[in-house]
Amino acid sequence: MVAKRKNRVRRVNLRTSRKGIRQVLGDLEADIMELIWKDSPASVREIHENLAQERTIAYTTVMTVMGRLAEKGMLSREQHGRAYLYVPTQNREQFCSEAISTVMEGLLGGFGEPVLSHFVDTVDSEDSAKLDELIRLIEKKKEEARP
Amino acid sequence: MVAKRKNRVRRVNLRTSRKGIRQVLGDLEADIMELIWKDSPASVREIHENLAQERTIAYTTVMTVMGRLAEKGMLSREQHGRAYLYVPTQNREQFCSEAISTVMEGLLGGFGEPVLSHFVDTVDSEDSAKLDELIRLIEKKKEEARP
DNA sequence: AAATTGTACTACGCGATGTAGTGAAATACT
DNA sequence: AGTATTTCACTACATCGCGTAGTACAATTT
Repeated sequence: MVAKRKNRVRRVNLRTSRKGIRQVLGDLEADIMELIWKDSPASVREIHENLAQERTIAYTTVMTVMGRLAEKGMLSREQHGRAYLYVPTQNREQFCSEAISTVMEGLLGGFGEPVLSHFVDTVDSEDSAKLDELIRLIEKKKEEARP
Repeated sequence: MVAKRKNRVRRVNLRTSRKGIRQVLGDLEADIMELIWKDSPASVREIHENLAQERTIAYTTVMTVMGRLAEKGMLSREQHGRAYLYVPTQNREQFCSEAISTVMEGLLGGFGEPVLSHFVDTVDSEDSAKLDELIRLIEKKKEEARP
């Protein structure tokens, strides 16, 4: 017989972990993207002033993270006077759409039957009234595709 | 008195640059999950032997990671003789489905019109023939929901 | 010239993950 | 009984991403 082994409790929940774009970005990164999506060309100073209203944060911290976001391709920057002006390379919707597409294609391998089926399942369990709306959207698409 | 163990909250971001379940799991974790999904109850030894065919890896490395997967709730284990037998708590499809649902809800905020619309858009751009299949699936769901 | 502003570079902490060694306990072999 | 093997628990260290910020230095303002 084996000596006692403590039963470790576990629970990883993708669902409860993080919300929104924080699933893909870090907290500060997400804060910065939200701000810059609201007010497009922005300098480090502007973003920092915004963030500093809520909490204490160093100017250089904001600068570092914005630099990283630029490195990662989320922001592009242009010299403007002595400072840089940052612009998001994608708007919020594009960013989210792409993330979702990537995940769906990556996890389920293209938009085959499993994906569709899963999607319908999920919508159904949420609110069956949405099914009609979904059909309406599809019909609309079909109309558009067939002039 | 249960072994108190605070619920680990997954802090890792979705890595959209990676493929498949590697967007959510680490490389070794993913390898192990793939193997165990293929051959359900498995011991550390079995998994290790499998992995060792491809590359050099220590038995204890596999053990550690499998233990972590169990901690995180991806695997459950039962003592079998002197060793443990591990079983996935979700099959691959469930795991992927949940991940996708989480991302969609998180990124687009529930299954409102934006999500549905985005989904239809994406499917459309892939292959418009899928739209009919989608409608078929929805109709089927509606049938099932009608007692 | 001195102060301010902005950037680049460097660094540290922390958690997740990959990696593996050690020591103990159960089991098998001689 | 004595030794080897199997398996686990625990510990440790490296790396990476992200939050955090300090320092050095250049450009600009005062």
